Amino acid sequence: MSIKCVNCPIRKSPIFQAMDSETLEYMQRFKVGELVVEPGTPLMSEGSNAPQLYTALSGMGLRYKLLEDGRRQVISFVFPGDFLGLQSGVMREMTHSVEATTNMRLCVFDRSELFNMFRHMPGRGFDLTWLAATQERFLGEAMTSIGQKSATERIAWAMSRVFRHLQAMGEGKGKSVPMPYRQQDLADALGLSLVHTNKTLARMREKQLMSWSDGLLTVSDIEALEELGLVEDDGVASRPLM
Amino acid sequence: MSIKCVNCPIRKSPIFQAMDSETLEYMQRFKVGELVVEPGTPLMSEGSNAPQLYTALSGMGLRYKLLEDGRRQVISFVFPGDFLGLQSGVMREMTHSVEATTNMRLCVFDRSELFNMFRHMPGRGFDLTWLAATQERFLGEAMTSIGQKSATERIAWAMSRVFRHLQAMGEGKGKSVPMPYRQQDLADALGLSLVHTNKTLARMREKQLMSWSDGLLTVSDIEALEELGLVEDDGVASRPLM
DNA sequence: CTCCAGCTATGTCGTAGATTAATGCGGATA
DNA sequence: TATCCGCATTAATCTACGACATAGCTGGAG
Repeated sequence: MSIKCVNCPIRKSPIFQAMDSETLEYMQRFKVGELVVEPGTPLMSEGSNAPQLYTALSGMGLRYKLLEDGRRQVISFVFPGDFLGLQSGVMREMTHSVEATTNMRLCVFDRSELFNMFRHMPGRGFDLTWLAATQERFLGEAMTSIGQKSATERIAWAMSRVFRHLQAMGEGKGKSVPMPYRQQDLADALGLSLVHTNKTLARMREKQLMSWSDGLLTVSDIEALEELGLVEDDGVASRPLM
Repeated sequence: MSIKCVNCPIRKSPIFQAMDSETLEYMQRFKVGELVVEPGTPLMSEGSNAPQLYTALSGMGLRYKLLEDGRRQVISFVFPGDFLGLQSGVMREMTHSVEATTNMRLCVFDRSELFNMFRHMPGRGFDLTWLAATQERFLGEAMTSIGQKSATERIAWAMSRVFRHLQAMGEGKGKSVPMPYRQQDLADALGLSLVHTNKTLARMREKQLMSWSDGLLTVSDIEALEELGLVEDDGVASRPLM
């Protein structure tokens, strides 16, 4: 294995820190290999039941849903330490597609093996529920942003969430974190048009709220940005279970 | 008990039909009583960790999130057969609030007792994950509707989902199902203004696409409505586990 | 019976954001 | 070198939707 499990980025993720650490030990046993993919590679697609599950080791991607006519809703960004394919294990099919947007390295698991373990071991299985509930929590927050907030608020919300997460994951240096997406991706994540996203970004850059170019997101005053984005304080996601 | 568990509406729900039926038997043991509430009664609130969990026996309600300034995002409608409080069992706190909008009768469970069971029994615990994943699936769909669809499409989407679900639950008669909400509730669910929702509803009513008044939703051609709402065919939600 | 509160309904107007289109620019290809 | 391609940028125009205002309906409180 090219990465020692001890250094797996998953261990830095707030999501997994809240899980029983034994679960990670168990998961290791079901690792069947690693996978390296290029930007644009589809990892899973909506409606399919992929036999492989992944954790993201490095690089980034997108989860999204498509409408027949091509409109796209980006559900969330995929960062190192994320778990991919929960739904193809629990439901029969993926409810969204996943695609790499940079070079990615992934840790590969066999779906049925891994889920068999989760299904039959009480303590482990509960961590799966935690994962799903965490996703659910995020989606509710995103839905509220898209449904109720202005363009500026939405962008501030998204940027500060990304910034905080990647900082916590140790991905950034100083006041910058990597954010290797196109403006179109952000637009599709927030339910805005590309042009309007661009203009709003420009305005926010002028006002020194943040800057994002060349895949690098720089935020000087994260708290101001969070306030602008009406970000709720996150008392839950990183806290251990009951 | 005023309702026999055998007749619990939960048994009609597609969500629970996909669960291991043994789980329902187990849940019965943890029922601690029933609760009747009036419209407007808050059942759980965002950030709290309610000690009681519920299943809805009759009546309807709302899940929602509030922004500080009062804007409200309705996350989903609550119908008979729904399970309330999953998050306060899995995460430490509810990530949204729940409120009754009609008279409701609820089946009450003790949170820690019930979750203890789920945590320690492998097969049962997996059904919890199924529940959370189902919610996640729905939220992704809602997010896509709010983020990408027009007002008419959103309303068609919401109405056809409600209609199909309540039909399947046996709540309707003929081409009508109960939908006892205010237009404001629908507006907040879809990220639209009340006024625009009202006008769009009027236009759709004129075009005979559907009618909704006095808490009764009537749809003559559900398939046409679904097509208008770009509803994806639901191959997943009602299917049994692997 | 009136009063009031909550809801639906509709018209007018304003605007945030969508659409279209044109320009520029670095990177790849050859 | 030239050509192409994907993406960011910017400006001009349009429109779906929001904001505001008014009126009508219904049911409950006094």
